Amino acid sequence: MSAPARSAADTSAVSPALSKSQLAYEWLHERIVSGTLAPGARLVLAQVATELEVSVVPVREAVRRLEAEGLVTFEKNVGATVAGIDPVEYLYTMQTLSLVEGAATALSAPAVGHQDLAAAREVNTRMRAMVADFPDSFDPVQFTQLNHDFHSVLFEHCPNPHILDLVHRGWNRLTALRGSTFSFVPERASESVEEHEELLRLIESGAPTSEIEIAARRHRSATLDAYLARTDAHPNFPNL
Amino acid sequence: MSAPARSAADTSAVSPALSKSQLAYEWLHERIVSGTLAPGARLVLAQVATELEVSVVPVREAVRRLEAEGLVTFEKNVGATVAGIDPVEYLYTMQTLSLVEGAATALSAPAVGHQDLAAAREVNTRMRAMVADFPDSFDPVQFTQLNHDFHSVLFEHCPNPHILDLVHRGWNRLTALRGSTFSFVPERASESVEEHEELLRLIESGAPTSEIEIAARRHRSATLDAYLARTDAHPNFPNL
DNA sequence: TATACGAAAATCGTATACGAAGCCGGGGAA
DNA sequence: TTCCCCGGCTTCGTATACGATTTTCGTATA
Repeated sequence: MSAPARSAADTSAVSPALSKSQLAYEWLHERIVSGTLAPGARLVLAQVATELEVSVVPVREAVRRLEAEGLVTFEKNVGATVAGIDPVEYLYTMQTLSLVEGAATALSAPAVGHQDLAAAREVNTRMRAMVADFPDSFDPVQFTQLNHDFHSVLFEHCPNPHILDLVHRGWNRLTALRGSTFSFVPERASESVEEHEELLRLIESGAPTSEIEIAARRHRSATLDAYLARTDAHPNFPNL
Repeated sequence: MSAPARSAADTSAVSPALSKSQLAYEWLHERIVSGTLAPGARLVLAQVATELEVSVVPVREAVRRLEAEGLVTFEKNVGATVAGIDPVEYLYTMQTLSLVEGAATALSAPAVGHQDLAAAREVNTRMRAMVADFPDSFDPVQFTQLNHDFHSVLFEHCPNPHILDLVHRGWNRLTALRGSTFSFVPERASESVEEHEELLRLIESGAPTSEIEIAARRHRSATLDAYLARTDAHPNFPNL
């Protein structure tokens, strides 16, 4: 348990702490979520292994982890590909996120302080500015990024790590298939900004947990509904 | 996709369909959930590999999957052990399950038919019988099993596979650390049976989704609260 | 007796190697 | 021309091997 002072410049002492499989996981994860690896891109184990200068075994392990998170699909004897945009999958993911994010936001609320609220307001102001000159300089990807920043502040204090992890997974999944909702339904952006204000008011005023949960859930459900209304892909999908 | 009639005794034709890693996963999963491998039991990769007559690589992969589900813990350069009963973990798991099971039950409700309800009632009757001669022939493990059967009927029709999967994981986790709640708080059993009746009434009468969700969630939350009240481990854990 | 040290054993992490299963393209027959 | 079959190529799945790390246990010393 001793903590021998690790010299600050000693990078070679840091890397062995990370297993190669972990390295491969983070490398791939970052590239998928950031969009460097587009949905549908083929992941050849040997290829990735060569690029990372490791063997295929750790890569394989990393890919399986990503598969468990829904970021890649892995078919036996065929190979792995970055998970694509399946409308039904999108729908399931949004609904699940609506559920867990609502809960995380509610559980997080008591721990959200003034600084957090201020930070969130600041972000929302930027979002409002983007909406203002819609559709000229409206960039769905950047808007989605801000949206993520905003909600992060509100759910990150969730004391239940399981729920928080589920929220992260949901966001990752949506971010990976970017051009998520605000690409499909840009009109939703302006409504979203207003609902953010409402959400902030609720949290600031110390509203009951249940109310915050409902508001946060509705906020996301509404986005999903807007998507469903536009695509009319699954007109009567049961929602919460 | 053709389904050539596989002769019942031809085991050699079945195994090639299952990858060894899948085999190892199922083997371990079954043993953990069924309690054959008790919490805290050490899982030595080479040992398991020998027993299953495969190499360590597939076993390793299986163990990592189980780790992702929370059924085993896997420490770098140390090894894997069957996940044990950490009170805090129990608490997190119960809360998460309360959330996802509530949603799954609500989403499932419209698809629950007369036969399902009858089956659930039958199970609950057996549970009531066990409670009747409490504490004489009351077996927490068996009661938990019936409890699982009961709820299965009510959430298995959930149309969202993500949520359903989360429910399964939660149950597996609780089942693995058996002697779950009803061992700690056996008094809760009788209340539970009554709440089951209430839940059945709601579903049968076609109550709104939101009501069913709240009822199902409360049902589990109440169990958690009873546990917390008895153990006073975390008196003011924020709950939903 | 208790503690500190060190070597041996156990176990993991990864590399390499090879067999197996799917995909692709050429050649022959209808 | 079109279809089908077969051979080679690609990629995965698993076995085996070996270095790295941790744990354990015996031994010496205060």
